[in-house]
Parts: sequence; structure tokens; C-alpha cells
Amino acid sequence: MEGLTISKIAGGAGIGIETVRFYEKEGLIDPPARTPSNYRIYPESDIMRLRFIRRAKNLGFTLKEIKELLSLQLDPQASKAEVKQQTESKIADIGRKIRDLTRMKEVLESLDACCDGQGPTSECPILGALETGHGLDEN
Amino acid sequence: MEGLTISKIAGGAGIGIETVRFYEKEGLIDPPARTPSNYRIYPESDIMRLRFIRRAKNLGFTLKEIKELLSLQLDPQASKAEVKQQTESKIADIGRKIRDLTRMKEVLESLDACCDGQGPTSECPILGALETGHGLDEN
DNA sequence: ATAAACTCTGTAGTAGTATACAGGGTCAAC
DNA sequence: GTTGACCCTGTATACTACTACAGAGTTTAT
Repeated sequence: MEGLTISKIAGGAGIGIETVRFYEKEGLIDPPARTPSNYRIYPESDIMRLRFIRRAKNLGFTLKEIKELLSLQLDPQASKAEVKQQTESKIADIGRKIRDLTRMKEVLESLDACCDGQGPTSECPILGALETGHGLDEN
Repeated sequence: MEGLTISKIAGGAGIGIETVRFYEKEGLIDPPARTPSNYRIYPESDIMRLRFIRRAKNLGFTLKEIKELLSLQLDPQASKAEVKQQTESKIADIGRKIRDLTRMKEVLESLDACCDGQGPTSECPILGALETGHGLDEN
């Protein structure tokens, strides 16, 4: 039989079976084909999609945002200009996240270095890491 | 009077008043001083702390992880070795996030470029972005 | 041909993270 | 000295993202 059962893709993506059905309900993956006995059968490629979702979630994207990210490639109907604008807005979002994380990492690295000896930990301020950033913008 | 009321720090940090009290209950900020009439009064520096929390949440850290991050600098009692190990583990986490986001950003940038003309959007695969990464590790 | 291990739909429950409200006290200003 | 904007505690509700059944059908292995 061509295709994977739900437990196979769930296992392959490292998530639960119920979560796969949940994502289908939420529109994050397309409803798959069904066997004559009504079992879902998935193409291999859905494992990739599910892994993407898992990783993106770990990066602080909500399911709604992930849906938007995924739709950037799958919506040939949408106006090019609109897609382009959405894409660029996502790129900016991601750039902001990268800058924040980079700053945080630098602070932790200097913390790691400076506390190697015996300086008091409380002198190494991680708080400043995200402070000097991009203002009071939303989110 | 020295210090800020709860609505001032909430406003300054861009979060709600109830959220500030919630973070206090959860141990993310210390219980502040009180006026004789039992009002909370916060030092300016708590705005920085609350902003850090907001930004870190946006980067995919849970409140529990943020608590750990904040405690890295505030726990001079903890054994240096333990703190050092925790710090290094956080640094690795963050490095992974940065790599994932960088890959995602690259893909979106090429998507943005290649869809400038008229190529079908569906040909630009964001799915691969997080795929060739660091294996099937947890999370 | 039966038991174990899967699948289905549908509904309910959980954890994490806020938000809202009720009932009551406090402060500033007119 | 009363009105409106604050603050308090405590409880309840909401939203997101799962996770766990219940009750019933299917597939696989023995």
C-alpha cells in the first residue's frame, strides 16, 4: 500500500497521533487520502511538514503564524504582491528574533566566561540583553 | 514617593496589570515593597525585567525556562559548576534556535526573490528549511 | 477465529498563560 | 465629602495546544 498510517507519520515526526488529527482539524495539514476502510493514509512528505510545525512552534511561532508561513508557498491564487508583502513581514519578524537571541546568547556567553573564576554571578546582567533592542514595538 | 505603581510598570513593560500580579505569583518577579495602604510599589528596574520576560516568551521560551534564565544571574548560592553547566546548556539551546531561524529566513528570502517575477509560489519549499537540521532530537 | 494492536468519530479533560470580575479599600481633585 | 481612577484579594473564565477517553470498526499475527 502506498502511504503511511497515522501512527507512522506521527512517529516519524516525533508527535502524537492525536496531535496529527488535531493539526488536520486546525488546517495545518491537508486532510489525507483514506483507505476503503476509512483509515487516513499520508504521503511521506507530510512527515517533513509535521516536523516543520514542531520546530517552528519551538521557535515561538503560534499555530496561526505557522499556518501563515506554510501558506506562503501553497497559495498560487493569492496575489503576488500580497504574498510578497507577507513574506517580507515574516522575514522581518524572524530577523528580530535572531537579533534578540543573538544578544541573549552573547550575554550568556560572557556570563559563562566571567563566572568561570569567582566573580559573583549577580554581576552579570542578562536583563540588559533584550533591553537595548528595538523599542516598545508590539509583541 | 519612590517607585512605580503596578499600572506604571505594566504600561512601561507593555503588559497588563493582571499579568504583573500573575508573574509575581509564579515567581518570575519578586514581591515588591508595599505602601502603608498595601499598594505594590516597584523599582524602575522591574520594567526591564518584565520586558525581558515578554521578549523571551516571544522567542519560544516557557515561563519556566525564563525563570531559569533569570536565575542564572541571581543565585550566588548555587554551585558555580551547576550554574555553568546550565548556562552552557542554555547557550546551546539558543544556538539551535538561531540556526533554525536563520535557515527559515534564508528560505523566505529566496522565496521572496524567486517569486518576484512569476514562478509559481508552490515551487519554493519552506518545508525544507528546518528539515536538514539537527536530526530527530527531542523538542 | 480470536486476541492484540491498530484505526475511526466525537467529546471531554488538562496544562500553561493570561484576563475578567466581584466586592471592597484608597487617593486626588474638585 | 463625594466622584472617578486607582489598588487590593480571590475566584472564575478564556484561549491555545494538546491529551485522554468511550464506543465501535479493522487489520495482523498466531
